[in-house]
Amino acid sequence: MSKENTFYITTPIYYPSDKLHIGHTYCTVATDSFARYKRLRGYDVMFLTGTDEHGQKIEEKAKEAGVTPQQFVDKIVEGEGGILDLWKLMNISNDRFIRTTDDYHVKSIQRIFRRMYDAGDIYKGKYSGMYCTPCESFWTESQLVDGKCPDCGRPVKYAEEEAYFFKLSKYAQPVKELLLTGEFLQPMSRVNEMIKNFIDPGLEDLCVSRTSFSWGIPVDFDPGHVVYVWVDALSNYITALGFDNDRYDDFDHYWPAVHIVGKEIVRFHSIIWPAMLMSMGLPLPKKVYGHGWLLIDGGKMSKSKGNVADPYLLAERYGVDALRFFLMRTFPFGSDGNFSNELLISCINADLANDLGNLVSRTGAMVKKYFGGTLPAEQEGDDAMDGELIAMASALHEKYAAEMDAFQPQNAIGEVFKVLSRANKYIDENAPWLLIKDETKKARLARVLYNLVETIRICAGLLVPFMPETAAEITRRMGADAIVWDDLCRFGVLPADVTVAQGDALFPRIDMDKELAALEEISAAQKAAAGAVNTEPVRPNVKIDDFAKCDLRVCKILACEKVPNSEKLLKFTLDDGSGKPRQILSGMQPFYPDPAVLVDKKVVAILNLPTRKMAGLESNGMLLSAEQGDLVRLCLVPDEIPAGAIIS
RNA sequence: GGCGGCAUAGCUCAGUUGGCUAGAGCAUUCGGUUCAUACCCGGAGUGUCCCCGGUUCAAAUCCAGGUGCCGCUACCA
Repeated sequence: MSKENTFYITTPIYYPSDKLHIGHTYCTVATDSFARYKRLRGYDVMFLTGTDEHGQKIEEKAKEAGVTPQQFVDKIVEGEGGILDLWKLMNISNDRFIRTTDDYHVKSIQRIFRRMYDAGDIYKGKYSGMYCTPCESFWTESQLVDGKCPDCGRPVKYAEEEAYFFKLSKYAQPVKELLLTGEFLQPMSRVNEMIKNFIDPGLEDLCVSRTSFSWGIPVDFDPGHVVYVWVDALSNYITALGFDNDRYDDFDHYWPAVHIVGKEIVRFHSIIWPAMLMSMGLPLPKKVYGHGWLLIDGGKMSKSKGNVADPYLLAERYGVDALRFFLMRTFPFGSDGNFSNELLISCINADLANDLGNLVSRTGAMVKKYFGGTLPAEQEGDDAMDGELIAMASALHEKYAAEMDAFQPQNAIGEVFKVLSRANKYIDENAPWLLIKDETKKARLARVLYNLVETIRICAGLLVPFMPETAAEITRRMGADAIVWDDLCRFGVLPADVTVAQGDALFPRIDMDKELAALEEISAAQKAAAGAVNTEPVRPNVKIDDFAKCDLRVCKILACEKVPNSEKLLKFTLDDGSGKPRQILSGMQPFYPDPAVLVDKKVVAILNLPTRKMAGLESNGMLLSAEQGDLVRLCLVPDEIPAGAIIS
């Protein structure tokens, strides 16, 4: 097949540190829909998704769980209810699935790293930053204030730490030009964001190795250094095609790709990734599309809010196709959208049950009732009555394709529903229930029904990228045997004496109030269960001596106020029993909007931690708090215990 | 705090390069219909286009300032 006819599309590779939520599902379903659309158009499609399994966070999580990092990610990726299961459930049609722990990927990364090294774009250097010892922080020249630490204002000194760097700065100009083409990164609003935020302030060379943890791909010529996770992760898009490895061999065939990514990682895909490719002398991606997020209650998704936004639950309750359709129909692809149960149910009822499902149902019922299921071949057209419907159905594929090619699935679906809506109106205009009463109008009635069947066939076929199963079922009921693009471009493909099948309601109507109440109940039950059962396994034993090293004491809060210029920190002035006030900073601001209520309360603090600078202020210790999801509270001590009491 | 994005009907959102009385769907309400999943069709209503200035014959749209929300980022040991 010729290169012009290939289409390579990717999702991000997901980070398996937690279960995936509806947001990940959204991205993958969208990519799947584009892949299915391109296949429908006859393209030779390669659709890749996968998992990004290295990094410090996973190393830590695995340690907490008392398993190896590999065991930890294996469970989340391949285990029951894991990522592979989710994509299977959601009917995702990916051609490949890459895991960055796959052997071939690991080897490729080492070669890729060496390539850039050999090209002179990766060099061994040092964190040649200015170091503030009390703050334990490196600062760049531009971050310094009057040559001093921007945090504490104290002098900094030159310090260094060995690391590998990628010459990102070298590619600042070409990357900027790439962004300014307007084609590479979409939607356009992201372009300005990237340039203003990252390129114009000056791109600095990127530190691409780490020595502080080991769960990653070692730099083969310098063990001890681990390849920066983003170099590792971004490269998946080419290693999965066999670049620098023997596992696959279709890099030349499929590359370059269209990358569908969330807006939070646009920066990596539109700046760092092109620069890496430039360094390797490889063609750049065709496009990076940064989609928006699904928000809940106007805010970012989080575990405590998101129980009911669990894709497993929603797919099971409403059906995979309904959920897929809802995601693609409701939210404008480039910007954020507000997810809610109400919106989901309303979409299923209005679009799927009332408009589409009911249209299929009433059409099938009429063909059955009036003609026993098979239309007679003698039919009578009526240009005045039929013209508009036929014109709309015939032209639909063009409008639809334009929207899909512009990555606007919600508009493509909108076009389909305009036609479905027109079909419902068409029934009303022609009133088949009146035609049947007149023997001389049988041929006319047959044509009316035929026009409906044809319209439904076309609409259903165009919905196949979003609802693969349902679209196929409707197509079957309408007497067509396959969904073929060319047939979707033409009205009148089916034989006049088509046989139409009936079936169960495709999308039963949902009682909104009852359903919302039911979801509420499930949500409450899940929260209760989550509260009762902590799923985190108990960590490996420590010695009693280890615990005894911690100096924990009761402290009375003398004063508590917000730290200026900080979104999270509260400054606590404490009586630790010593007679001298102790200052501790803690990120409690989001959980205690009114710090005054904490005054006079008694809390637990660990005192023998090294002094740490935060937001320019000293913090001498740490306050103990309990957290469950988004709920965080300080550990309070009964009032009769005096300040200074030892916790043991 | 730094940078960026967003703000339009009760809800979810369209509004291209500034240009007719600002739109769609849902929800609400009135009417019609009976083939159909209490469905479908038609009509109706609602807006300080976040606030305040400015540019212009003309601003939802452009500019300055403000407010609110969101994200990235810097400190939640």
